[in-house]
Amino acid sequence: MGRAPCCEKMGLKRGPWTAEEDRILVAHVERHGHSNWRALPKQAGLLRCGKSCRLRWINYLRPDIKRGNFTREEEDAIIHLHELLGNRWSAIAARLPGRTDNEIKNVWHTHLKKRLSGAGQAQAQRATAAPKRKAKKAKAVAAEVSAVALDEPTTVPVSWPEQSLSTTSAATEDYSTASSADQNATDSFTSEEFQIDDSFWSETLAMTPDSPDSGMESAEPLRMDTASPPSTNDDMDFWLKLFIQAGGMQNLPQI
DNA sequence: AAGAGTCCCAACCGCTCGTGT
DNA sequence: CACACGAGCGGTTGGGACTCT
Repeated sequence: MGRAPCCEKMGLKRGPWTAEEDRILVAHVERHGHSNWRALPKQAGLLRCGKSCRLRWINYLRPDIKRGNFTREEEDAIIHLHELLGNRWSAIAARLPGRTDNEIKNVWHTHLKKRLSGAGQAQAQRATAAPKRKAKKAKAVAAEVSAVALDEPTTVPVSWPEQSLSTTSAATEDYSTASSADQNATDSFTSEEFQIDDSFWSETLAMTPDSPDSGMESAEPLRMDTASPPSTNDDMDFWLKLFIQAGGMQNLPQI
Protein backbone atom coordinates (compact mmCIF):
# COMPACT_ATOMS: atom_id res chain seq x y z
CA MET A 1 0.00 0.00 0.00
CA GLY A 2 3.04 2.14 0.15
CA ARG A 3 2.48 3.57 3.55
CA ALA A 4 5.13 5.48 5.36
CA PRO A 5 7.15 3.55 7.92
CA CYS A 6 5.61 3.50 11.35
CA CYS A 7 8.17 5.87 12.68
CA GLU A 8 9.93 8.63 10.89
CA LYS A 9 13.36 7.77 12.18
CA MET A 10 14.12 11.46 12.69
CA GLY A 11 15.20 11.90 16.25
CA LEU A 12 13.64 8.68 17.45
CA LYS A 13 15.75 6.39 19.53
CA ARG A 14 16.35 2.78 18.55
CA GLY A 15 18.09 -0.18 20.07
CA PRO A 16 18.05 -1.50 23.60
CA TRP A 17 15.78 0.13 26.13
CA THR A 18 17.17 1.78 29.21
CA ALA A 19 15.77 1.21 32.68
CA GLU A 20 14.56 4.78 32.69
CA GLU A 21 12.64 4.34 29.46
CA ASP A 22 11.13 1.16 30.81
CA ARG A 23 10.04 2.98 33.92
CA ILE A 24 8.42 5.76 31.94
CA LEU A 25 6.61 3.34 29.68
CA VAL A 26 5.34 1.17 32.50
CA ALA A 27 4.17 4.17 34.49
CA HIS A 28 2.37 5.61 31.51
CA VAL A 29 0.64 2.38 30.55
CA GLU A 30 -0.38 1.73 34.13
CA ARG A 31 -1.87 5.16 34.37
CA HIS A 32 -3.39 5.70 30.94
CA GLY A 33 -3.52 2.30 29.33
CA HIS A 34 -2.36 1.74 25.77
CA SER A 35 -5.34 2.46 23.59
CA ASN A 36 -3.21 4.34 21.10
CA TRP A 37 0.34 3.14 20.70
CA ARG A 38 1.18 5.69 18.09
CA ALA A 39 0.35 8.59 20.34
CA LEU A 40 1.72 6.98 23.47
CA PRO A 41 5.41 7.85 23.11
CA LYS A 42 4.60 11.51 22.66
CA GLN A 43 2.25 11.56 25.62
CA ALA A 44 4.75 9.67 27.76
CA GLY A 45 7.68 11.75 26.59
CA LEU A 46 9.55 8.85 25.06
CA LEU A 47 11.77 9.23 22.02
CA ARG A 48 10.56 5.94 20.60
CA CYS A 49 8.07 5.00 17.95
CA GLY A 50 4.77 3.52 19.04
CA LYS A 51 5.63 0.21 17.52
CA SER A 52 8.77 -0.04 19.57
CA CYS A 53 6.85 0.84 22.73
CA ARG A 54 4.21 -1.74 21.99
CA LEU A 55 6.82 -4.43 21.43
CA ARG A 56 8.68 -3.55 24.57
CA TRP A 57 5.51 -3.65 26.64
CA ILE A 58 4.17 -6.87 25.18
CA ASN A 59 7.41 -8.80 25.16
CA TYR A 60 9.06 -7.52 28.27
CA LEU A 61 7.27 -5.14 30.60
CA ARG A 62 3.78 -6.58 30.89
CA PRO A 63 3.26 -7.54 34.52
CA ASP A 64 1.85 -10.96 33.72
CA ILE A 65 4.88 -12.17 31.82
CA LYS A 66 6.42 -15.30 33.17
CA ARG A 67 10.16 -15.13 32.76
CA GLY A 68 12.69 -17.87 33.00
CA ASN A 69 13.36 -21.20 31.38
CA PHE A 70 10.67 -23.00 29.53
CA THR A 71 9.76 -26.18 31.34
CA ARG A 72 9.71 -29.45 29.52
CA GLU A 73 5.91 -29.34 29.70
CA GLU A 74 5.81 -25.93 28.11
CA GLU A 75 8.12 -27.05 25.36
CA ASP A 76 5.96 -30.08 24.70
CA ALA A 77 2.90 -27.87 24.63
CA ILE A 78 4.57 -25.63 22.09
CA ILE A 79 5.41 -28.60 19.92
CA HIS A 80 1.85 -29.88 20.06
CA LEU A 81 0.36 -26.48 19.46
CA HIS A 82 2.72 -25.89 16.59
CA GLU A 83 1.47 -29.08 15.01
CA LEU A 84 -2.04 -27.74 15.35
CA LEU A 85 -1.51 -24.11 14.54
CA GLY A 86 1.66 -23.87 12.51
CA ASN A 87 3.75 -20.73 12.81
CA ARG A 88 0.97 -18.74 14.38
CA TRP A 89 3.05 -17.72 17.35
CA SER A 90 0.54 -15.31 18.78
CA ALA A 91 -2.11 -18.02 18.78
CA ILE A 92 0.29 -20.39 20.49
CA ALA A 93 1.26 -17.71 22.98
CA ALA A 94 -2.40 -17.11 23.77
CA ARG A 95 -2.55 -20.69 25.01
CA LEU A 96 0.59 -20.49 27.09
CA PRO A 97 -0.20 -18.00 29.80
CA GLY A 98 2.65 -15.68 30.62
CA ARG A 99 4.64 -16.44 27.50
CA THR A 100 5.01 -14.11 24.56
CA ASP A 101 4.89 -14.92 20.89
CA ASN A 102 8.40 -13.60 20.48
CA GLU A 103 9.70 -15.80 23.25
CA ILE A 104 7.95 -18.87 21.88
CA LYS A 105 9.21 -18.12 18.42
CA ASN A 106 12.75 -17.85 19.75
CA VAL A 107 12.49 -21.11 21.67
CA TRP A 108 11.10 -22.83 18.63
CA HIS A 109 13.84 -21.66 16.35
CA THR A 110 16.65 -22.17 18.83
CA HIS A 111 15.98 -25.65 20.13
CA LEU A 112 12.54 -27.15 19.60
CA LYS A 113 12.95 -27.23 15.85
CA LYS A 114 16.32 -28.88 16.25
CA ARG A 115 14.94 -31.31 18.74
CA LEU A 116 12.21 -32.37 16.33
CA SER A 117 14.53 -32.82 13.40
CA GLY A 118 16.29 -36.15 13.59
CA ALA A 119 19.69 -34.62 14.16
CA GLY A 120 18.33 -32.69 17.05
CA GLN A 121 19.07 -35.28 19.66
CA ALA A 122 22.59 -34.23 20.36
CA GLN A 123 21.56 -30.60 20.36
CA ALA A 124 18.71 -31.27 22.73
CA GLN A 125 21.05 -33.11 25.01
CA ARG A 126 23.35 -30.16 25.07
CA ALA A 127 20.45 -27.84 25.62
CA THR A 128 19.36 -29.72 28.71
CA ALA A 129 22.90 -30.11 29.92
CA ALA A 130 23.84 -26.47 29.65
CA PRO A 131 20.97 -24.11 30.24
CA LYS A 132 23.02 -22.18 32.76
CA ARG A 133 23.41 -19.15 30.61
CA LYS A 134 19.73 -18.91 30.05
CA ALA A 135 18.88 -19.36 33.69
CA LYS A 136 21.45 -16.85 34.79
CA LYS A 137 20.19 -14.27 32.39
CA ALA A 138 16.58 -14.96 33.20
CA LYS A 139 17.29 -14.31 36.82
CA ALA A 140 18.98 -11.04 36.09
CA VAL A 141 16.20 -10.02 33.78
CA ALA A 142 13.55 -10.92 36.31
CA ALA A 143 15.26 -8.76 38.88
CA GLU A 144 15.48 -5.92 36.45
CA VAL A 145 11.87 -6.16 35.44
CA SER A 146 10.59 -6.41 38.98
CA ALA A 147 12.54 -3.29 39.77
CA VAL A 148 10.82 -1.51 36.91
CA ALA A 149 7.33 -2.89 37.06
CA LEU A 150 4.92 -1.24 39.42
CA ASP A 151 3.10 -4.47 40.03
CA GLU A 152 4.62 -7.73 41.08
CA PRO A 153 4.68 -10.14 38.18
CA THR A 154 1.86 -12.61 38.59
CA THR A 155 2.40 -16.30 38.19
CA VAL A 156 -0.26 -17.57 35.88
CA PRO A 157 -1.54 -20.92 37.01
CA VAL A 158 -1.43 -23.56 34.38
CA SER A 159 -2.68 -27.04 34.94
CA TRP A 160 -1.35 -29.96 33.02
CA PRO A 161 -3.38 -33.11 32.55
CA GLU A 162 -2.20 -35.81 34.89
CA GLN A 163 -1.88 -38.26 32.10
CA SER A 164 0.41 -35.98 30.25
CA LEU A 165 2.47 -35.44 33.32
CA SER A 166 2.85 -39.13 33.72
CA THR A 167 3.94 -39.63 30.15
CA THR A 168 6.49 -36.90 30.39
CA SER A 169 7.55 -37.31 33.94
CA ALA A 170 10.75 -39.09 33.06
CA ALA A 171 11.77 -36.35 30.71
CA THR A 172 10.78 -33.76 33.25
CA GLU A 173 12.92 -35.44 35.81
CA ASP A 174 15.91 -35.42 33.51
CA TYR A 175 15.29 -31.83 32.78
CA SER A 176 14.96 -30.78 36.34
CA THR A 177 18.06 -32.61 37.43
CA ALA A 178 20.27 -31.17 34.74
CA SER A 179 22.28 -29.37 37.35
CA SER A 180 21.80 -27.98 40.76
CA ALA A 181 22.75 -24.55 39.58
CA ASP A 182 19.97 -24.70 37.04
CA GLN A 183 17.67 -25.91 39.70
CA ASN A 184 18.38 -22.88 41.79
CA ALA A 185 18.03 -20.56 38.90
CA THR A 186 14.68 -21.98 37.89
CA ASP A 187 13.22 -22.41 41.32
CA SER A 188 10.28 -20.26 40.54
CA PHE A 189 9.35 -22.22 37.45
CA THR A 190 9.20 -25.80 38.60
CA SER A 191 6.86 -28.20 36.89
CA GLU A 192 4.62 -28.24 39.94
CA GLU A 193 3.91 -24.61 39.38
CA PHE A 194 3.37 -25.02 35.72
CA GLN A 195 -0.28 -25.74 35.80
CA ILE A 196 -2.61 -24.99 32.95
CA ASP A 197 -6.23 -24.44 33.86
CA ASP A 198 -8.92 -26.58 32.29
CA SER A 199 -9.91 -23.95 29.80
CA PHE A 200 -6.48 -24.25 28.29
CA TRP A 201 -7.18 -27.80 27.27
CA SER A 202 -10.69 -27.27 26.11
CA GLU A 203 -9.48 -24.37 24.04
CA THR A 204 -6.52 -26.22 22.69
CA LEU A 205 -8.59 -29.22 21.78
CA ALA A 206 -11.16 -26.98 20.24
CA MET A 207 -8.64 -25.96 17.64
CA THR A 208 -9.79 -27.46 14.39
CA PRO A 209 -9.11 -26.65 10.77
CA ASP A 210 -12.84 -26.43 10.14
CA SER A 211 -13.58 -24.07 12.94
CA PRO A 212 -14.08 -20.64 11.44
CA ASP A 213 -12.50 -18.97 14.41
CA SER A 214 -9.54 -21.22 14.58
CA GLY A 215 -7.78 -19.47 11.79
CA MET A 216 -6.56 -22.82 10.54
CA GLU A 217 -6.16 -23.24 6.87
CA SER A 218 -8.13 -26.21 5.75
CA ALA A 219 -5.11 -27.22 3.74
CA GLU A 220 -3.39 -27.89 7.02
CA PRO A 221 -5.51 -30.52 8.68
CA LEU A 222 -4.92 -31.93 12.07
CA ARG A 223 -2.23 -34.44 11.36
CA MET A 224 -2.63 -37.16 13.91
CA ASP A 225 -1.48 -39.84 11.53
CA THR A 226 1.51 -38.43 9.78
CA ALA A 227 5.20 -38.15 10.30
CA SER A 228 6.77 -35.68 12.71
CA PRO A 229 5.35 -37.61 15.64
CA PRO A 230 5.62 -36.54 19.22
CA SER A 231 8.41 -37.93 21.26
CA THR A 232 6.68 -41.22 22.07
CA ASN A 233 3.83 -43.38 20.87
CA ASP A 234 2.25 -42.95 24.26
CA ASP A 235 2.14 -39.26 23.68
CA MET A 236 0.57 -39.81 20.33
CA ASP A 237 -2.05 -42.09 21.80
CA PHE A 238 -2.79 -39.61 24.50
CA TRP A 239 -3.43 -36.78 22.08
CA LEU A 240 -5.41 -39.00 19.77
CA LYS A 241 -7.59 -40.16 22.64
CA LEU A 242 -8.20 -36.64 23.80
CA PHE A 243 -9.03 -35.57 20.31
CA ILE A 244 -11.50 -38.39 19.83
CA GLN A 245 -13.05 -37.78 23.22
CA ALA A 246 -13.55 -34.19 22.24
CA GLY A 247 -15.67 -35.34 19.35
CA GLY A 248 -13.18 -35.32 16.54
CA MET A 249 -13.34 -32.63 13.91
CA GLN A 250 -17.12 -32.21 13.94
CA ASN A 251 -18.34 -31.50 17.42
CA LEU A 252 -15.65 -29.20 18.58
CA PRO A 253 -16.81 -26.10 20.37
CA GLN A 254 -15.76 -22.76 19.07
CA ILE A 255 -13.31 -20.82 21.11
C1' DA B 1 44.16 -16.30 29.94
C1' DA B 2 42.63 -15.25 25.57
C1' DG B 3 40.78 -15.75 21.13
C1' DA B 4 37.38 -18.17 18.22
C1' DG B 5 33.14 -20.13 17.70
C1' DT B 6 28.36 -20.75 19.00
C1' DC B 7 24.07 -19.71 21.09
C1' DC B 8 20.35 -16.92 22.46
C1' DC B 9 17.27 -13.14 22.75
C1' DA B 10 15.68 -8.39 22.26
C1' DA B 11 14.49 -5.57 18.83
C1' DC B 12 13.75 -4.26 14.11
C1' DC B 13 11.52 -4.70 9.52
C1' DG B 14 8.01 -5.27 6.42
C1' DC B 15 3.80 -7.21 5.53
C1' DT B 16 -1.24 -8.16 6.39
C1' DC B 17 -5.49 -7.31 8.65
C1' DG B 18 -9.14 -4.63 10.65
C1' DT B 19 -11.42 -0.39 11.09
C1' DG B 20 -12.85 4.27 10.25
C1' DT B 21 -14.03 7.81 6.94
C1' DC C 1 -16.09 1.07 -2.68
C1' DA C 2 -11.62 2.92 -2.08
C1' DC C 3 -8.39 4.65 0.62
C1' DA C 4 -5.70 5.80 4.85
C1' DC C 5 -4.19 4.57 9.09
C1' DG C 6 -3.00 1.97 13.23
C1' DA C 7 -2.33 -2.46 15.32
C1' DG C 8 -0.64 -6.89 15.18
C1' DC C 9 2.03 -10.65 13.36
C1' DG C 10 5.90 -13.48 11.71
C1' DG C 11 10.60 -13.47 9.86
C1' DT C 12 15.10 -11.92 10.48
C1' DT C 13 19.27 -10.21 12.59
C1' DG C 14 22.86 -7.69 15.57
C1' DG C 15 25.32 -8.14 19.34
C1' DG C 16 26.08 -9.66 23.97
C1' DA C 17 26.80 -13.84 26.75
C1' DC C 18 28.68 -18.01 27.12
C1' DT C 19 31.50 -22.26 25.90
C1' DC C 20 35.23 -24.44 23.83
C1' DT C 21 39.97 -25.02 22.56
